[in-house]
Amino acid sequence: MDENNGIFSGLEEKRKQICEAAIKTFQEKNFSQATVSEIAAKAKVGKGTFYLYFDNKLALLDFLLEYGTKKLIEYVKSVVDTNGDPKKRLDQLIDAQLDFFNNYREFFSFFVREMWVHREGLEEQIYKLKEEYIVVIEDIIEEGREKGVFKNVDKETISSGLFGMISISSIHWIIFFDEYPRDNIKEDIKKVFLDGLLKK
Amino acid sequence: MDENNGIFSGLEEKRKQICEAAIKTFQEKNFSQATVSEIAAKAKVGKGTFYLYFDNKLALLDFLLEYGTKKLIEYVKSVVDTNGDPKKRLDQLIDAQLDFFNNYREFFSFFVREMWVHREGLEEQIYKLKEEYIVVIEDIIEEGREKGVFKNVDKETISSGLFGMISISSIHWIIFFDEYPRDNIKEDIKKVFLDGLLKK
Amino acid sequence: MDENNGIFSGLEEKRKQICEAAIKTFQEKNFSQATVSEIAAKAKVGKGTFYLYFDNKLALLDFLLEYGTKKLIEYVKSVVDTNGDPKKRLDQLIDAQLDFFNNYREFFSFFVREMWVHREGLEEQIYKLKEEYIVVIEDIIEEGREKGVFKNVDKETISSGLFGMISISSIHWIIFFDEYPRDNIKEDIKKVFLDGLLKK
Amino acid sequence: MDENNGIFSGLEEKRKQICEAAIKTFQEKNFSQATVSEIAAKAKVGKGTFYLYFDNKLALLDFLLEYGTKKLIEYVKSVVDTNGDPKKRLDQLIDAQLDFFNNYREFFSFFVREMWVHREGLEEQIYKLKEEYIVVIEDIIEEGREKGVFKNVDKETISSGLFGMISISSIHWIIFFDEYPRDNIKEDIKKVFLDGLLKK
DNA sequence: AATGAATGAGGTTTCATTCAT
DNA sequence: TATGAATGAAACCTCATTCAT
Repeated sequence: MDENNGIFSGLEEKRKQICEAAIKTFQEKNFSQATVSEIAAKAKVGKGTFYLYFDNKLALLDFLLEYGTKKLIEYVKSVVDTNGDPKKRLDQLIDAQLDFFNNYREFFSFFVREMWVHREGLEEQIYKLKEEYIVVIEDIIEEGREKGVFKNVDKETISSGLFGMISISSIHWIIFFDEYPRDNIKEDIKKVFLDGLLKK
Repeated sequence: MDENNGIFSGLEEKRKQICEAAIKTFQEKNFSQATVSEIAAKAKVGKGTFYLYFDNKLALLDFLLEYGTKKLIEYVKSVVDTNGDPKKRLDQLIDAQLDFFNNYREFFSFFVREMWVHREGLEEQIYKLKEEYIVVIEDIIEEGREKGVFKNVDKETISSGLFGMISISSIHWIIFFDEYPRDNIKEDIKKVFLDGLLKK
Repeated sequence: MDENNGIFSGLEEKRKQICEAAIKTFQEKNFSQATVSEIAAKAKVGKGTFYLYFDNKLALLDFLLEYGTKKLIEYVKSVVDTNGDPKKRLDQLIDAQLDFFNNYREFFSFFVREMWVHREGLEEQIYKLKEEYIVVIEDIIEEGREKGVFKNVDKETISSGLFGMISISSIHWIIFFDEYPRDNIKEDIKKVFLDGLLKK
Repeated sequence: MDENNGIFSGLEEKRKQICEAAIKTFQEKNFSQATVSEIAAKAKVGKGTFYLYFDNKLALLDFLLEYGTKKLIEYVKSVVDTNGDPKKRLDQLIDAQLDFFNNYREFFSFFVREMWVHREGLEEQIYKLKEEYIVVIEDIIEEGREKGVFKNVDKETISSGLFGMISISSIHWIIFFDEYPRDNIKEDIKKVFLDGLLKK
């Protein structure tokens, strides 16, 4: 995983600057409290330039959430061994999600915080996350269950539960300790979740 | 648990109306998008009355989040058998949290969604949740670990992880299926989390 | 005709202030160049108050043009003797329109100037003027023609032509001479138009 | 009169494109609502090119109104027989103005609509129309009066009145019927106005 | 105690204009 | 000569908050 360049490195220069400035701004304020002026100033572009790259403020949020989902999925899929057995694949997925969060900590912090917030005219992001990412987890759970490796649990509950477990404990560390002991988190989550999921 | 009356039933009449109207409004809009006018109208009180009960709009949010944390703790503490062994207590806590969410679904949906959002001048709620509720989980985890019943895991990671697991899977059901199979969720979470946490 | 009170005297106090301030502003700038801030300031009300009384800036224009049309028609109808012969009625109508313009010179100046301007999302005013006022002229012309008093001319051409003749010559005097010799204008227009229209 | 080529055919290619695009744009929006971007796009030139040909947006309007006035005068003067008697000359002038309007209907529609609109820093066009065109009418009226052919009417009132009569009835036909029965309009206006102006 | 008309600070957004290419 | 990406001033409009009733 490319740890040195930001998550936005593939974008056009100005769009990248705006996205990075946005994430930086969202470190201190939430989306609603952040102003376009502030983001533009932090990005060192004119306010008008913001509107060349995004239709409006909400479109920025839409883009960021969709972009984050896409990047997360891309990364997780690139790491998870499609031929592996379910247990191994889930193990890899947990690693991948935690690594992703670790590499783009600021982005991810914004991502988890704003992902769940109700928003008129922007219902889509959370559906995308589910349809595109959580479904990846669901498929592994399902397969493991069918193969008799995993316990007989509901895939909806357990997949979203795993996502919540990883996300909230990660954000917990970042908020309360301003540090992120990724390897320890990995180990603990696997010890509890993965072990608990396996049929004995 | 009092399932028939709303979570705000202990409050003065007008304050209760305002809080209920607020939660109803937050069903469709997030906190920032909801206006004081709309909340007051839904509560069938004048806009001025709103300001008799709350210093300002942010104070309403502060109150709601703090109130929710307090109620959750109250309820969980009332249910969890202080003399029970850690496994039984954690079992009861999971039940309690899911029951609480079930009884005040609309409130809780708002609670989890807005809990994590960064807010200038209102940094406190998430700390309160941690200091007052997550610490309850941590204490049980810690005790179980010390007694050799639970695996040797970090209490920060696993407590916040459990909170995340319960919250996000609950919200997942509400968002995607508009239903809430509490008993199934309970069972699955215990099957995986509780079982996984136990030392074999 | 009530010459002492403004054309807006029937309206609620604040709405009246805003309309009067608007017309005053339109003395110097056209509608597009005038700002809501300026109008509100001139009306000695807050900018927000403007939006309590009008949905938006365009709604003010809509209201003013419709209001002007309504008042003009009201006045003209109150003056024109419904039982009179066509010649007398047209004579009275010319008087009435010129008197109306004289009494509300500032308003009318705005009215004629902005009436014809193309405007996205506000196609209606000119249609209203035609359907409600010009039709009054058309009816008189038609009747006179049928009775053999007036020449055989197209009512569309001649009615709108009379409206244009009165309006543009009135505006001409106001713009170029800053005075308004109503009685002379009356006399000349009747000498030419009314006399020309009569069958010899 | 050159009916096949547009009114702007004498201009440099790009300036012509811009002017034609502007008039086309003014078919749907007024001057203030039309944007330089839109005009440039319709003219198939870059926005920068617009500013090579016009100092700014207002200069375009200034140019168009002045150009229109000039063309109208040129045409009318070329048609009106300088040696003719006042009645014949006025007859020819009415023909000429209506022909001009007919040939450049889109342009003229814009011209009449925007001519009267108040504009900060652009008071001039209407003065030019008066000084250069309406004065032509005034001179004929004056001469006819002196020669005892026309009634004794004020030239200001009657000249601007004729201009208004022709313009507003023309625009009336275009707006309400989307057609333009020039010859009928001619006949009717002469029947009423010209006949009414003649001393009996 | 209760109200809602009034306010204006401050946000989003537009668009005429510039300038490096 | 021609362009259009970039700009930021300035406009419209919202909404939390006040205060006279």
